[in-house]
Amino acid sequence: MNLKELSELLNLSQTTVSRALNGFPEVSERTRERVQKAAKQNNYAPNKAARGLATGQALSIGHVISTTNQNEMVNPVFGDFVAGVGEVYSKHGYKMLLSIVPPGEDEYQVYREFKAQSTVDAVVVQSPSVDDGRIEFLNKLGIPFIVHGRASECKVPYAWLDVNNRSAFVRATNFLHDLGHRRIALLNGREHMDFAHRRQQGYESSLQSHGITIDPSIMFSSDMTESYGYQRTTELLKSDNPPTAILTASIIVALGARRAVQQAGLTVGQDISIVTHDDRLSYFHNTADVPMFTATKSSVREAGQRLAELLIQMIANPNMEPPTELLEVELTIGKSTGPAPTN
Amino acid sequence: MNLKELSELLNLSQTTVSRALNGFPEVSERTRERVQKAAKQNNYAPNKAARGLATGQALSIGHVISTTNQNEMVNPVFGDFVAGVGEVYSKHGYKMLLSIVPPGEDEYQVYREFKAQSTVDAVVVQSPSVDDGRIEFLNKLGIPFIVHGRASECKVPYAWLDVNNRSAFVRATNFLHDLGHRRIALLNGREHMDFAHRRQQGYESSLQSHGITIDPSIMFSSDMTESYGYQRTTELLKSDNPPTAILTASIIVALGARRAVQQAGLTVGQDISIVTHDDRLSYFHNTADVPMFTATKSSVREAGQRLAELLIQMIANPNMEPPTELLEVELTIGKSTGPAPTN
DNA sequence: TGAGTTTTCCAAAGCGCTTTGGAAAATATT
DNA sequence: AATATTTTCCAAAGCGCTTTGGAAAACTCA
Repeated sequence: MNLKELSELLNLSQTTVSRALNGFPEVSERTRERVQKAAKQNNYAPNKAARGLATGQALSIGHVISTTNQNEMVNPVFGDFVAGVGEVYSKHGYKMLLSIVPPGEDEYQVYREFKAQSTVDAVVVQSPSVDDGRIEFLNKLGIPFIVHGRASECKVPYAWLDVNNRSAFVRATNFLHDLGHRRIALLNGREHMDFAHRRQQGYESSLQSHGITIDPSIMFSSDMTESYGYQRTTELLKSDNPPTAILTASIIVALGARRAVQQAGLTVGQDISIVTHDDRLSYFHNTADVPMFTATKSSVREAGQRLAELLIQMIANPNMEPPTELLEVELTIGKSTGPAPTN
Repeated sequence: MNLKELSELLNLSQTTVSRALNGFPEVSERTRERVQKAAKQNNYAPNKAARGLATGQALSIGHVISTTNQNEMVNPVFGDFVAGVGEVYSKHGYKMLLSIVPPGEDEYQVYREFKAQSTVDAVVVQSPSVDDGRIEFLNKLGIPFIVHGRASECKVPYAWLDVNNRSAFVRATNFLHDLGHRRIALLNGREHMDFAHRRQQGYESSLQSHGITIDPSIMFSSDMTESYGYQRTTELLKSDNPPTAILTASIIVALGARRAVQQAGLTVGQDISIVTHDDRLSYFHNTADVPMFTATKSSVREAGQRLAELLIQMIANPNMEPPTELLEVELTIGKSTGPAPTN
């Protein structure tokens, strides 16, 4: 069923039917209802390509995921983020267009194609690095975009939504300091990732404000896997001057750290405290009455929802200033922390 | 830059330019090269909506994710599966269209819209349940589709690609039996999920063939979270007749089980053996020289690649029989299993 | 050289929608 | 009752591409 057929069925012109369905005021309520009813009955919806061609809109938003680094791209946060974003898209009639860039191929070429083909109305930039080149590139290319996170070294204005990673790790480190911990290890994400960079800043700034010397030998950065948490923690525990607390960048790393602690015959929350950042992934609950881990919490899913709303505003209003939004985390006390052991 | 402008630039008709770019034989090599070069230089690519309208193809493939059950939908496997699928799509010029269905909304309505709007050329059905209604629905609707997994109770032919979950769990259970284990617990996924159903069949069939009575009190099914693994295992260990081995449906559950074992002061691979299914998620390596877990392995990413190739064949060849493909798993021995304790 | 064949190219229609500019019908105003 | 205004509707153009049906140009063969 297409517009022509529907309008013939109703004995109306295509114009009137189109206007009735798109909410134009020039059509009477009576005919509008008649048209809407018929459209529903016949399962009519305007052909997406035709409508896009006529309006110049793609009604799609692009997400480009580069798989060059096998671990970072398919990160565990991805699913929840996408779920949040996608919910909002669908409420506004947008489709999400996911483009996976196979290893060895050029991510920028995908954006160029988006532009040339008008495949998307806007783009979401995920997992920015400290000096992410995509921001400048997209600005030049002229595709509206919003960044999930920020790029510290990028000085031009651009739209972003980020968690306050710095203050999160300041608070986490302060919290451990208040419990008497003076030797606190950091298991961070990859250091060129902007979020990891800011978390490290927060960690260092807290230590410095308490007069504690920063010790690079207990600071690590890597892909956030379980075995990373396990191995680094095992090494730390065996070292001459082991930490009394560990700060990790994700629940998955924290699980590995906890395993190492337990395997060493120590108790988490007593011998060793662990604080982690928690993205509230749907398959890693950390929400018992007293949660498993003390954590800086921030729902990546809600971040996705909010980000999508900002982006849709940007599309509707192309001349607005690039919006920015900084989400604060919640520090929740769980079972994984306690006073520093005195010995 | 559009086709008209490009053709004027080249002093050719739009037809010739279009044909040159689309590889038609009626155009000389010399003009073809000239056209291709100019297209590249001017970053020309055919407008997606216009091309779609003219050809009747959407050049997109739909993935519909319902978030009604918060945990299942955003499952940890999703990211890797999508990465595999997406790599292949992009090689063939297809885009992946992801539609998230918010809680409370109707997944079928999304498919109806896909059909009415011609948004996609085909659809991928993920996480089928035992009696999944989407298969019949899509068949009636007339959208080409392929299922990742199967629906045991569905008797009509349809295209699918699945892991041999049954034989995987037969082999895993046999393996434990060979090690002397007679009391083997099962921590399965949700039972209405087809993969869980088949795994349970495999588990039961192996036990029966060895004359072991099936004991429902040590068989569980749930969303595959870490805390599920932890809690059920803790309960099992405290019970009157604890198992000597545990079979889990995912690495994440296995991590929880291991935590419970360790917390009970027992050693995995000695006091308690664990075998898990391993989807080879990119952020959960289980691939040391001697892997952490004994596991039935099957890369969900490769499954995605293969599935995408089958689907693209189906689109190119609408009258072909629905292809089906069953992938066998690899059983790799890790550190988490050993002979049943004798006491 | 002239007819037949192949190569190379083009004008124009059509995909299904939105939207402009304007006409006809209904209602309001004098 | 005659005119002005609003409401309701429509014909047709245009979005950028593919593709049909054919024409012109170049080449082959007798």
